[in-house]
Amino acid sequence: MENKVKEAGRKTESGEEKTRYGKSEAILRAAAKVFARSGYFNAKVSEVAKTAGVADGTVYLYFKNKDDLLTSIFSWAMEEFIASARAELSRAADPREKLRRFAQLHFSLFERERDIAIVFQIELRHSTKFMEQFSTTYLAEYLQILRNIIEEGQLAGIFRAHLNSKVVAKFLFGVLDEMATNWVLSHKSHSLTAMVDPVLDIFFNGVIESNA
Amino acid sequence: MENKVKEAGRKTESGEEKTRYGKSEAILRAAAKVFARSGYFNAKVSEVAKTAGVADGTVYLYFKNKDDLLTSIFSWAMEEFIASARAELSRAADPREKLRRFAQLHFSLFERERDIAIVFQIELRHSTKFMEQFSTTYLAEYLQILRNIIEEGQLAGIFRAHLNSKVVAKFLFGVLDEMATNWVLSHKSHSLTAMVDPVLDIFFNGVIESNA
Amino acid sequence: MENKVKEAGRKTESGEEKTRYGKSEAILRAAAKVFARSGYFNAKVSEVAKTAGVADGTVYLYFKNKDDLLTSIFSWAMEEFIASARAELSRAADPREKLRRFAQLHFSLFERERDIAIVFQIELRHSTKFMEQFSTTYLAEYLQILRNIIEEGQLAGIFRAHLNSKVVAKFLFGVLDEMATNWVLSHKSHSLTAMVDPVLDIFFNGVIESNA
Amino acid sequence: MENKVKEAGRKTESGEEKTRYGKSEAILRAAAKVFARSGYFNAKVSEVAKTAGVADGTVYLYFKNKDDLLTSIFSWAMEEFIASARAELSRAADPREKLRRFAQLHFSLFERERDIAIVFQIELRHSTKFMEQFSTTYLAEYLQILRNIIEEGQLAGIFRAHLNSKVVAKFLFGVLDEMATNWVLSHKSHSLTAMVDPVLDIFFNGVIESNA
DNA sequence: TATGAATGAGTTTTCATTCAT
DNA sequence: TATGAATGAAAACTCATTCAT
Repeated sequence: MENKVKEAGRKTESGEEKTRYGKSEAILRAAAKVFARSGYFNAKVSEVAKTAGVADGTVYLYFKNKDDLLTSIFSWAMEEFIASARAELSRAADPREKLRRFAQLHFSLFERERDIAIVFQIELRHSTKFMEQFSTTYLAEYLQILRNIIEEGQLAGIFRAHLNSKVVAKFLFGVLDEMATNWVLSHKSHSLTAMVDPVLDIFFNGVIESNA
Repeated sequence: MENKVKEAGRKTESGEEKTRYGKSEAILRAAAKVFARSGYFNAKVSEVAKTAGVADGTVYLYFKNKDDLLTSIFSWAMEEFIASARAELSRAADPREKLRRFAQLHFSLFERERDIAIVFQIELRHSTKFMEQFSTTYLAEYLQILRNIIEEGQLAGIFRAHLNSKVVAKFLFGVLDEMATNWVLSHKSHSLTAMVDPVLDIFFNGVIESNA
Repeated sequence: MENKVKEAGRKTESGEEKTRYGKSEAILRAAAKVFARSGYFNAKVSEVAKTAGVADGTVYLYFKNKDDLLTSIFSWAMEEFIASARAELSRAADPREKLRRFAQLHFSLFERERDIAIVFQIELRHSTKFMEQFSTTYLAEYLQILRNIIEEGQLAGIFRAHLNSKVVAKFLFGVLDEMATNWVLSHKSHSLTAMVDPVLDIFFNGVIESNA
Repeated sequence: MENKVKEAGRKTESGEEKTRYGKSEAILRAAAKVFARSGYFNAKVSEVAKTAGVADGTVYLYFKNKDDLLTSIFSWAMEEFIASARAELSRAADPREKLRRFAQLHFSLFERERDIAIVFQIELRHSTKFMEQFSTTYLAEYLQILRNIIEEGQLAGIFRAHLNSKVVAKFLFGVLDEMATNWVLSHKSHSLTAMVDPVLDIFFNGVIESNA
């Protein structure tokens, strides 16, 4: 994720970079933490600033407003995720293996960054405004990656050819999303990545007994 | 739906009850409409009151506060849904058919009551508070119904016996939920019920070609 | 001025009227006092509310925002002034006497209501926005009254016929306005109405010695 | 105007002076432009800096604060005006002609420097603080010049001897000021200097028909 | 001199909720 | 029950000014 945040700063000399990028990133991480803890609407910008160790006004030097903080968390994380997903997928050949790695990456990101996970599964769903923005940008890209794998599998004769790949992609996203939400809400915090295999088993083979 | 709303009011004399329930329901429907239109946080109680045709203060005679309006919409609709689901399921014998009817009922309710659908898919997810409340009450009941059908199918040798029924239930909920959210956000508003069969096909049979 | 403010309230029973109208008027008078004391920009709405003896939010039940307070003071006072000017003028026949009464009324209003005078001479001139609004509405009406008197005097052969009545009206307004501003700024607060005769002498007869 | 601005800077070496004065003047002109466009209160110091082509902090090397910018515009222009007025007046003998030239100078300055005119007629009147400062310094000097001419005319038997020269001076200032404000607010922007003769005609001869 | 990133004080306005009628 | 006028707490955001470089 480092590199996304870096882009928010402006480069000068190497010595100063760390500090400057640190400020933008610090604010974004602080926002994720505060939003995760208090919920977006109850979160106070001054609390974000305090957590980031900057003055209130400084937040507004880096982000347009409170909404922009939320939006930035999500584009930051999504861009990061999609980039590493593409890299990861290139390392596998079998479509089934690709889907497994994709789901694994999705879940392990959340396990590593619980604040981000909470913001994604809960806070981002506040309003149709955010939802629609999410649907038409990053979610579309996420689904497209899934579709590509599915169509690849269909061409290879591995996945059932007549299935609508768009529906299949949404289907899988829905399942992963629900597992993620469930994990976020459960306080005992079982392993999320452990769900990958059971879930993909159902997704691949269905629930019906093959000789039924 | 009458009976749920009745409980929200307080009983006095029979003659007035009809009016009271009418008012309580009017307020709840108004709230759903206003929340769906403006989002819960931006919605004003005075707007709900105006839409319901009552004075601002009257809202507080029927509901404790703004939160209670949202909570009441959701318990009202869920209790209604679960009751009709149970009734509907008793009319089918095959577990596959039961799941089909269940999904059909879920989606047709949303198609009939779009405001309710929006509130369920978007507004209810505002905060961990609401999410947790939902998870531990009505969603638990919803999932239990699914589990019962699945376990019934497993005993009958129709569904794969070693699958964890709890995971399977969440899996199916995740898929249906995603389709519903997708439908709510898409402005062209394609048919939601038309998704039941394609989705269940994948759920039942998986995506992998059987001879693959 | 009573009647203007009354119109802001809504009539019910006679007993309550005094109180309700009192609130709107109290807020407006409080605003004039606070604006006169601190200047519009430095004045706090909460100070206005406190001075009026109401809660902060109550100000916004009667006025749209802080700007509206300033605008309302000025329309309230101008409408009042113009109404009494028209009434006063009907009692005089000679155009010279009419002008004298008009100026007298203008100045005596300010002497009676110093807060209003300060708001008019200083606070209203904050911005081209206010100035333009003032110029195109009430000032236009004020000038029209003067023009009518002047043209009446021209027809009667009393005032020089070839003078542009529009210019003459602005000329007189400029003089009266300057005297008013001067009086507002001078702390010793000499009589303003005492200036009517000396000023009109110059206006009527000019500064040049007639046999010069 | 150079010399006024020079005083605002602090002298160092001759080579740099040219640059410095240029910067000081650039900032002042930028301030006049920005204040004229946005109004003093809405104008941002950073906007002034940007318009002047310097960094925000640089403004504070030349001027104490935002108030000082406004004050400096006005003293800069007034000193300039009064100096050229004195020069101009020495070239005329007749008091009537002197007044004509004075008014002409006043108006032509505004026509040449519309931003300055706007600042003078609108922005300077923000607060009693500015008004009082203006009244007791430059306006006093302005009025004194007028008084001197008037008294000179009275001694010469040209102007009516018993008129209070102080009142006459304010009278004339009020008229010229009103014409200037009017011109600033009117968007069609007719000629302001064209008003000199009609206005002085009334001022000299009054409005009353001499044989009336 | 010049920069511009950082500061943080300060205020309008909204709106859920109450309560006298 | 029903009303709706009144309350008042609460927070995002701006921008003049500073100061380390």
